[in-house]
Amino acid sequence: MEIIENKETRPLDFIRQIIADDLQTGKHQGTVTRFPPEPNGFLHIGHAKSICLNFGIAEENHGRCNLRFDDTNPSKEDVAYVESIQKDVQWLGFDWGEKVLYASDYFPQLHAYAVELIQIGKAYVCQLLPDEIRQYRGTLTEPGKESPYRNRSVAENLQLFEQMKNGEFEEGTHVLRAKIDMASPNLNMRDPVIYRILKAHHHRTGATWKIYPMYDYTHCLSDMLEGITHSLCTLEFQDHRPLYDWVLDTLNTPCHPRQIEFARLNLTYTVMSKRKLLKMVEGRYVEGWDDPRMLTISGLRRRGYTPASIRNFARTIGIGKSESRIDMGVLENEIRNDLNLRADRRMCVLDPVKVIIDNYPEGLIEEMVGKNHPQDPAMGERMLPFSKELYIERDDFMENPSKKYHRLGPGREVRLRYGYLIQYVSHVTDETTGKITEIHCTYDPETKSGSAPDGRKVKGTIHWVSAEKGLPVTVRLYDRLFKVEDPEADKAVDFLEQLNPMSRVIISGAVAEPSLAALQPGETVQFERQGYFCADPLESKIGRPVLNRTVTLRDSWESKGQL
RNA sequence: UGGGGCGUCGCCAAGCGGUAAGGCACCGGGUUUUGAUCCCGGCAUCCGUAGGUUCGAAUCCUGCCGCCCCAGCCA
Repeated sequence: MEIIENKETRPLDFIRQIIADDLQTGKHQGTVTRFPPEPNGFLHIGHAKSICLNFGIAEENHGRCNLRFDDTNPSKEDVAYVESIQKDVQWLGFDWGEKVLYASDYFPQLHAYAVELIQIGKAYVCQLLPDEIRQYRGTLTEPGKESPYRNRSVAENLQLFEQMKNGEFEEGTHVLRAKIDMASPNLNMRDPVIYRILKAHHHRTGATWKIYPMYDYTHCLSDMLEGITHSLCTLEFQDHRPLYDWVLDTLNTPCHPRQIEFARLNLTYTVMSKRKLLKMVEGRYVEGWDDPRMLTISGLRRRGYTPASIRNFARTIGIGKSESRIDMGVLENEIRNDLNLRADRRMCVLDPVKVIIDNYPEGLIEEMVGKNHPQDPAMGERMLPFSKELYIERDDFMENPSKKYHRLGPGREVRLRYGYLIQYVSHVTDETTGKITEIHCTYDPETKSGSAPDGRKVKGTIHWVSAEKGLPVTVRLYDRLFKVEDPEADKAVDFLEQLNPMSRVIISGAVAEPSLAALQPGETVQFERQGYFCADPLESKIGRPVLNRTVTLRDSWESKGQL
């Protein structure tokens, strides 16, 4: 039986709409898109949006999406980045086919096209200094002035360009410019530089080239050479589209991809620019590009986000042209949805306080059975050792609880999850610190595994760990990196001053149920009543887990201010 | 005050001349040995604003207002 693809009935975004139209009218037989990162930094959640768009379109139309490194500026780029980028795209679950592509693969062709531009009188070598070029460009409201080098002969331009290529000139002394219109209201069209001299070592072509093509010139031609049908980029390139089109039209190329722009992703409680992320890394405000608080793909991976959650997130937020700032809660919601289905349940006490069950036999250890998932029996069960001395969460006991609080307190009875019902007897407080050191209870032997034969109702169920059999674990509670929704809103305040000092709280006294000893690095579990925690892929070891909190559980008690 | 864009519920986002989808958030209620999950219900007489065209407009036209982007030999 043929499996019919479950096409969602949700409306197409404006880009997919354009593509559907192009396919329908026969303008294109299929789609070819591309994801073109510059290898000068790590990919972040904003890139993931673009990746999901471009590769998603390829999947939906049985088309192709190229991974192409836009490596035209050797002074900023590095192989380390090309490796991390490939890993991240792959991890997200996308496939770029045969091989990775590089703009630098096209340097010879790009050069030949530049020569052609010179030959048809559409490009010239300019010897204005960088500063002079800026002055000649004019301003937003005044037209620019033509360069004195603008009307050199074709022969002279060819000669000079060849000399640039041969490394005969110093950086900054000569550039190749497109001859368009110095009076254009679009500054990008005022004879843009298309080649500059750069004597840096290129990560792939080494010292072969002394001149490198600029983005605007490179991108459209690379798209064309790959037969890209739809070239998707962010809004700030809208003003560059006329230049994209000019190059392809002027060179009369065999195909002409359509550039379409969409709004980049912004999220609340974080910053997205590579520059700012780099500043946090270099200033040691975070541990590195893959710090679990970073919204980089590698940071999210370490935090415990799954590829599915990120792809669902991209689908949920959609594609549009209006600048937006998505609520971080939307991302968090996606990872909860995903992990809720697949994470095993476990118990871990983060801030332990000792409970002594006075009437429980000394030395007895009982094995209780816990479900790995409350709704999915197929996920199995595990054993939980129960003993006279236990730890419970300090939060789960109150000396003077309100009526709405249904955990442990004087006179209260609560259920220990998968354990017994226990009844409060007394508690001991340290005189000097004022902290509660132990709570005495009695248990009802008739209530093993948590239900009372007499049918009496117990409102609260709390988690616990055997004091004797518990496993000490290191837990890091991660929270949003910034304390304000938009760290960049106030121009007078440096975004670094808005960092959330509580974005990482390291807990060393936590105790988990013994099954946590088997946790594999990278594996994620739910600590019941608390949240999802991922064994750090780098620092966690079998038997000695280090857990990163991915996200808390939704909590309608805390969030309602515990009325 | 040059050019290019954008303005639909708190946050996203459908809508493409026929009388406001969906998600998140929020608010009720139910189930529940996670105050989780799940389930049910509520949530824009109104689409930046003022006019105009039309039997009829968020959708077409005009003016106005607000916000974003552009003066790298960065991408």
